[in-house]
Amino acid sequence: MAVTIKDVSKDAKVSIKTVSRVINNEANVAEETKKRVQLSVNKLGFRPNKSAQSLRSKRSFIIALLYDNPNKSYLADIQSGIFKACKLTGYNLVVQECDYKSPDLNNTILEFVEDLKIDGLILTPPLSDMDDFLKDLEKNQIEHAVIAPSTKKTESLYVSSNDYEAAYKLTSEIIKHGHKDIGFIKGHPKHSASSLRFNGFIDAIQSHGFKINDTWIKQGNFSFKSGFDAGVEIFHSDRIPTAIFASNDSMAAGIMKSANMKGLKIPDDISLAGFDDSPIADEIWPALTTVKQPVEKMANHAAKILMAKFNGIEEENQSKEFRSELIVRESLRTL
Amino acid sequence: MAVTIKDVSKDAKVSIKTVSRVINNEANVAEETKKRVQLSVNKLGFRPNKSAQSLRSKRSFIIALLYDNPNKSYLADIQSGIFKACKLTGYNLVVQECDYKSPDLNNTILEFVEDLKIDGLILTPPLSDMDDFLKDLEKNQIEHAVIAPSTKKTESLYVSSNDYEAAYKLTSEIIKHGHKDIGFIKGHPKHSASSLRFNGFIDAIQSHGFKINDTWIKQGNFSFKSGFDAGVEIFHSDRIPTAIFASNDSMAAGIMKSANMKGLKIPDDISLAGFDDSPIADEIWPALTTVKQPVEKMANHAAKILMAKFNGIEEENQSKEFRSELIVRESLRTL
DNA sequence: CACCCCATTGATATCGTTGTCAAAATACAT
DNA sequence: ATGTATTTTGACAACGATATCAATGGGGTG
Repeated sequence: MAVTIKDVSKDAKVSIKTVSRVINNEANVAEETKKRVQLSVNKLGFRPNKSAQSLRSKRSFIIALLYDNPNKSYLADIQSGIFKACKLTGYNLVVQECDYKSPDLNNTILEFVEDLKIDGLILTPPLSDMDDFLKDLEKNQIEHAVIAPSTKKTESLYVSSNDYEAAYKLTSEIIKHGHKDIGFIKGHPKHSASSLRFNGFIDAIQSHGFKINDTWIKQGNFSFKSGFDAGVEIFHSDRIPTAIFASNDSMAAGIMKSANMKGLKIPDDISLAGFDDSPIADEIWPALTTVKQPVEKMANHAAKILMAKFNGIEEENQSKEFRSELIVRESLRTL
Repeated sequence: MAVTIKDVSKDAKVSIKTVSRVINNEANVAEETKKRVQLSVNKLGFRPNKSAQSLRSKRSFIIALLYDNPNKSYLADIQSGIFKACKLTGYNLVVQECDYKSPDLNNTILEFVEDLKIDGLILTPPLSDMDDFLKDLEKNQIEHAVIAPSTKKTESLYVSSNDYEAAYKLTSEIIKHGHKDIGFIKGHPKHSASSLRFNGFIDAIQSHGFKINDTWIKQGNFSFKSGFDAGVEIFHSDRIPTAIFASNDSMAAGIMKSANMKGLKIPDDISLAGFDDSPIADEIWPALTTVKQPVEKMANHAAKILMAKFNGIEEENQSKEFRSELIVRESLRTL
């Protein structure tokens, strides 16, 4: 059978409670005793039984990632960032796909957390913005961190990126390349990033004293097809912009296809920019000018501050806004 | 406090053992008693404490997905398939990123399984082909299912796809379009799918009585860049093929870029095919002819047979080979 | 009617930790 | 030296399930 705390206590000639104190790093254990116990622990290769710990102490050393139908590469990045943080602290990661529209989402998750004694949750958009859900977590004292919420939360830990600022900067970059007639494809209306990106675009245009041409502003939903459709419409009009800024890379790829089919060359006839630096951005030709968010780092940080919090390590400025990086590639040319 | 088995036993006026029998669906409980207990369970909203169950019975109702640095969209599909199977059975899913080159992979995973009392593992490539690791699992009686192993395992549950056959069929399709001069970009040498796809290609070519031109066969590693480099080399030679079959879509995209830069038009000047039907295949222009594997379904099945196995439901033909689907898109033209 | 069998049920031990609380040991103050 | 405060330690209960094994009871058999 596996080594138990009892075996260690016998070997170190102390009570099991003292062993427990040592492995939990509790105060008030004589230095010498501590050493002796640690020696026995190592010698016997003792690893505490998690089920027993969990049963007694009601913590599991497990955190959970909640997500709803995200972009695939986004999910992978998020998950990887969280996992790496878990690895460092010895936590484990369970994943939970959920449906943010489900009426019993709250109950499902509450039961899930209660059943597994989940120590904390990490939420991705659009769950990050479901305020009643967050309130429910708060009420039930479930520790959590949210990734990329649209508004800074005062109650929850969060990490965010500067979508507005990044969109502003990218737009300015396009303008710097000599463009004045710039189209924009909006993202999914329910996704908080959409409006941030749009506002950044608008403000950049206006602060440079240019006018918005509404026929070049199209509503998309982050899908390739919605980008394609928007492109078809735009390229069908009498006058077309010299550049188009799509709220994400998939839609930019859609635009690119519609341009190609119309015989318009990118970037010679029209410049293009996306957002996210998803894998496609660099694998399409010409490669997309875009904005790269440090998604993995953000998730890593979210996991870290979450675990720090319920381990009683309160730091200042835990919640944090990450800076995105402008990536200028071939799809943008100077007029 | 939460409802415990004791509360139920009081309410139903039976012993806790009988309640345990009912919730575990054990035999030899009088029908009437069973009903009474179930009524109480529902009335009180009893959910067994998993930690206690796990401590006593050494099972956790958790399965784990092991992966090492996979393609992002592949991971997302796999995970989704597994998750859906878990949802149905009430199991939970923990994920574990690992390094297949690590010397203490085996120990790390064994401890992980032991600590969390993981009921079963699902392995993705390249872990699916680490035979000593699989043997170790076998030896320690750790239930597991492998996804896409290169050789059928007799010991392990597995699900696979017909990479060889699919490559054969895709190649035949290219030939049917009138191509005789066909290049091929091999995948990562350590990945078992690579050789299967290559063999399918070779055999199809030869069974049609064509010859292999070695200067058109390039070694890649599944990355975009390796495809690009291969394309540059091929297009640099005196005579270029009329079609190229890349072992995955990323490499095909790389080829496409190199073709574009060389002024070669796809599919007018050269036809192109990929493999995997990854998101990019349909978002690039022209869209890629490719092979779609039912990745999510495969993973779903793997999880199902795994859980069936350790729940004592032995079915015939649990392990299964899935059929891939040929997707013909614009990148392939008839000569 | 006595006997045995088998399905059903329950009392209690048990899993391996942490929590409670009091005892023992030590340090400190007078 | 004595009393008091503080640190260190351990005995035992508790967490909430399942496992063991014996008790119970109804039905069938001779």
